[in-house]
Amino acid sequence: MKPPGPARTMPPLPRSIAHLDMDAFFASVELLRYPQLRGQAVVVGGRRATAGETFPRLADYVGRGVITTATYEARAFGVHSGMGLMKAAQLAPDAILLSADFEAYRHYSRLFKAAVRQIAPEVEDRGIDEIYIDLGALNPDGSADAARRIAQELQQAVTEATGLSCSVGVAPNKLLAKLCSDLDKPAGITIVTAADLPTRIWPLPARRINGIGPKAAARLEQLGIVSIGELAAADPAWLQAHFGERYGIWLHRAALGDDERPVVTRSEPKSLSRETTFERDLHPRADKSELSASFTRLCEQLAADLSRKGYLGKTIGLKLRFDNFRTVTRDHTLAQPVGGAAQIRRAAGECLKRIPLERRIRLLGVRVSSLCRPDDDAERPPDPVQAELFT
DNA sequence: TCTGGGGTCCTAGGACCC
DNA sequence: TCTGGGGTCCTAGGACCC
Repeated sequence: MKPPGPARTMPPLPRSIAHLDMDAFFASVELLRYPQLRGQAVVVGGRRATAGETFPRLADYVGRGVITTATYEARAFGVHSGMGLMKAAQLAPDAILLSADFEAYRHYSRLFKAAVRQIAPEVEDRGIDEIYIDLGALNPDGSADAARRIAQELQQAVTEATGLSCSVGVAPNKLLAKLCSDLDKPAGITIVTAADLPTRIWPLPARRINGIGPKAAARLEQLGIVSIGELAAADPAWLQAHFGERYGIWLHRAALGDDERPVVTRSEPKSLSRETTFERDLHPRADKSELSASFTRLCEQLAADLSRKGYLGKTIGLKLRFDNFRTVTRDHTLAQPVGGAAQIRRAAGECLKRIPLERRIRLLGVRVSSLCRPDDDAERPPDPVQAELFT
């Protein structure tokens, strides 16, 4: 029996969680390199182009790329990330188009995260340009004044380290922190407490909640729910009937600003993958050699990724997207984990045999999951009893 | 002229075992 | 002959996020 202690009887302390989001990150890194473009509509996207004398205009782009990031000046034309570049060119033909340089973005990503960790070490990585930070130790009583001071300190540290601006939201949990880091962009600080929910959060569209995407938002709207407040007022059982047991209850709790997820400071990847969209749709037979070369290259890249990160994988997956945008996947689980390009290629080839190829192919991808570290138990001799049975 | 590339998580059905 | 239920692993697809 454990002795009864204060931890068992006291209510949990309110948490203080920050979400820090870099402002128009990729585009802002490009502006560090090309300060003469400051104030202009600039979009980042597409494949590496040949460097020319002048900056290419969006109107001159030909291809299948999408916008990765747009400056706020470009967004004023109605373009946004994820939009096809050809479509964006209609809205903002004179915008400058720069191809993405992930090497540079990763460099600035490391810089800003290191700067934050100097101040607050409990950091959860959420991709290249955003993080959650547990301010618990720095702000034990969750005071709004202290939160604002820490947020200012974080912003200043990030700017000193990178020359870039970021926006910060501070709230009692990750869901609300994420929501409010977006409320005053760029370079904003937004502090939200549970008491602010009705006035500051409930009027917002439900779509702003991280986890409500285009499909769920459209379905909610069909059902007469647009704002977060309307979602909070909905009957949980009714939501479950329309969205499923788990997602229905999650929707309701999210609208009430209820989120207990911890800040996760370390995690292991579950899968690694490589994929490519061809510049033109390839015919399974007529373009066989081109397809085959791409396939091999993807497997080699993936094997290199695995080796660099120190993983093997037991399940190999193949992904195809046809010219009509239909996507199919096939998985193949091996008896032993593998990491070599030829082994991956062989297993993915088995997957490919199970897909009827009746249309041109737009995209080809290879994935490795069920990851383990090579020294886990791969090299260990088989269990003697088992070995005896099979010899 | 639509729609990138890298991920995570969830669901649902079937196989197989106890 | 059929009936029961739980647990795990595998597979395929889809929503969502950065």
